[in-house]
Amino acid sequence: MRWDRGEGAQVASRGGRPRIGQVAALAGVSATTVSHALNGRRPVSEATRRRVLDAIEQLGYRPNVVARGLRAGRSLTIGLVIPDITNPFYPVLARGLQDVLGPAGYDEIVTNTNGERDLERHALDKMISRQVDGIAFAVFHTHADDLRPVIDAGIPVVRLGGRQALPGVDLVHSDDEGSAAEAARYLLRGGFRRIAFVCGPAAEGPAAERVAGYRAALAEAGFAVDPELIAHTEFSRAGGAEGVGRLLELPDPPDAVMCANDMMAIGAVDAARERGLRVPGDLAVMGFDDIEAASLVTPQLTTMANPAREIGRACARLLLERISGTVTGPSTEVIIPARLVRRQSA
Amino acid sequence: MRWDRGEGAQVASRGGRPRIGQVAALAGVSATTVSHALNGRRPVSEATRRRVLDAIEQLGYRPNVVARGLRAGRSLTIGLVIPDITNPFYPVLARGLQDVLGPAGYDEIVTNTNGERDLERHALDKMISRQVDGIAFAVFHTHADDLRPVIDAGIPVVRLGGRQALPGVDLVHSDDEGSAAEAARYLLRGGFRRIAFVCGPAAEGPAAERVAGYRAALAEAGFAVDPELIAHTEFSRAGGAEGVGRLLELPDPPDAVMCANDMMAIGAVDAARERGLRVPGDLAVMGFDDIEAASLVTPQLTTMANPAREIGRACARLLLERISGTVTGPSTEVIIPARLVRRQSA
DNA sequence: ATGAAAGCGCTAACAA
DNA sequence: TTGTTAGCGCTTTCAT
Repeated sequence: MRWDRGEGAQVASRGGRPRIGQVAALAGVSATTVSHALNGRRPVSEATRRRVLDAIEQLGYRPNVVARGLRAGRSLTIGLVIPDITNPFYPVLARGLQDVLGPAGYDEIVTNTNGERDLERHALDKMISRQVDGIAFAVFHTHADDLRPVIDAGIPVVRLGGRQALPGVDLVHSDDEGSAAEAARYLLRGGFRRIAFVCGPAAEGPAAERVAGYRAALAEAGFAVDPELIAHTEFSRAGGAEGVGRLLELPDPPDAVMCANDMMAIGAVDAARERGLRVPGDLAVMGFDDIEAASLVTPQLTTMANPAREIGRACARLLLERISGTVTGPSTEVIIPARLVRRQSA
Repeated sequence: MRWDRGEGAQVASRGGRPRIGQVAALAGVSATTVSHALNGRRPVSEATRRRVLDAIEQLGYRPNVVARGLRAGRSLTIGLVIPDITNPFYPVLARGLQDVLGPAGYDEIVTNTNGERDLERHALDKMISRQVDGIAFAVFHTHADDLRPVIDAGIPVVRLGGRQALPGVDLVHSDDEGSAAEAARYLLRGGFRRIAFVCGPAAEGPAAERVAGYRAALAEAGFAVDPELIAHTEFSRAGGAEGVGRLLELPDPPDAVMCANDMMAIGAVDAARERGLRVPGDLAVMGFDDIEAASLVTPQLTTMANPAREIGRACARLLLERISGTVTGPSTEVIIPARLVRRQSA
């Protein structure tokens, strides 16, 4: 052995970063005391604390969170597994998570899966390897099996979006049904009576919930739902235009139309104007999600804002509770209401 | 000591996660051999390797990256410090980083600073504490001092955006001057002769570069730059409208206008149409950045796409080179060209 | 081709 | 109030 180090091995570590031992040496105390002065798990005399803090300051010491994590069995890290951070919904979600996680001392590591199952599984494995303390998992097409390893590893998981509850996995999602109902009621209050709905190719997933809310609101107001007024089309601007085009051909066309998302609503406006209709005078249009463009097109879109940030926050809160053991019961489901953003199109 | 564990302490760790010792025991080899079978740093007989792999499979073993990192002195993590992931530029940047970092085995941890200096410093401290192997740092108002601790810690840093080179810090940014010149040349080729520029309140930062490129292109084509054709205004839709409004009042108004960003360009279109001008027939409009809305407004914006993803990739490459020591010289500057996105407005 | 043992930097018993 | 010692899970000399 090479004892060319000080007594007790208090020497600069890799990258010249000081370690706790150096601080201890400089302050004339043990590493333990430095540790406790830092995380206050045991009383330290005021005089000592000051000397320790001085030494820390002087050396520019920053505790090694990796070592701490290894020892403590927690990494103060949570994993965020999403399809693609480039999809505008997810950055807001990520920010919501950080709103809550940051102050609690947690950081998040983000992985994109492109919605591919292999990559999802791989991402989950990676999160286990990285000893994350919790996982926020935003995926729709996932088999419960894929989450097995994570659950077995005892890592709390919160699923974002989707509907079916997975055993042992909490769920946070927006209130699609309620929001659609609110949107429909809003149109009803505005005096519109033939309200159509332009939804996706198949009535499944969130879109189905939205249709359900629409039906519920009409029924509740005593209106029958004319099946002709539900148009299936693609989830795109062109799809929206096409769907609304068909609705406007009807013998008794709608005076308002709700779209499953904002892109479709933008297409709906295209179609209406193409036919010389004024929006919302001749045809009111409502979107869903409140994407950035919703306020930029003309007329600006009235829409239900997807509460991404709130979802992120709720997810983070849940995660922290699971991690701390505050909550231990069976899977929870948290439903976040969307917000009506009133603009010129309805 | 409690030797209520197997011989040599091969017992399930926290959360029931198997550790290397368990794999070793099951495969009938030492932990050392498992380690080598896994990262191939030394030959392992085919038979042994198979047994190890089987054991790993059977136990669902996943190496603890935290422990590995502590031992190896590298965390396989890079830190991304940005103002706000909610700003659409950054998610794309983050994705670009991951494009390169992911395959190299790195993950990224993201922090938002809201552009506040205190939070920036705090974020950097955190990154040191977390032992990241590199940092991508996207901030404009930063003193070189703030990066001192990181540099002292021997952590490679790449700055994103900004212009002035900081000692010891590589820089990656878009070619604002070149892009603006390209945009101007494009308009020139289109036959436009009185090309105006709507820029921000003060001519500094990227906006200044863009003005410079605009001037250069005009000069190169043998046109004088009429100072009247440079309008200073706010970086917003309203600002763009206002600036173009002023330009159109001129005795000899422009036939084309370049805007410092897309929001301003959208405002420019507003102003033109308000005055009954056709775009691009009577007034061609160019934007900058290619935000999502650029393709959604009518007419769609011709614009220079901010090469965020490419910037992210270049940054990641640089970081990996610095980490591996492939590159050791002085600070590098990488300039990424923007891409002309031709649409209906010019 | 394989093992034993030391140690990355820290915290938590256990002692004093 | 403080220190000593062991060990988190892994990789890496050094030895065989």
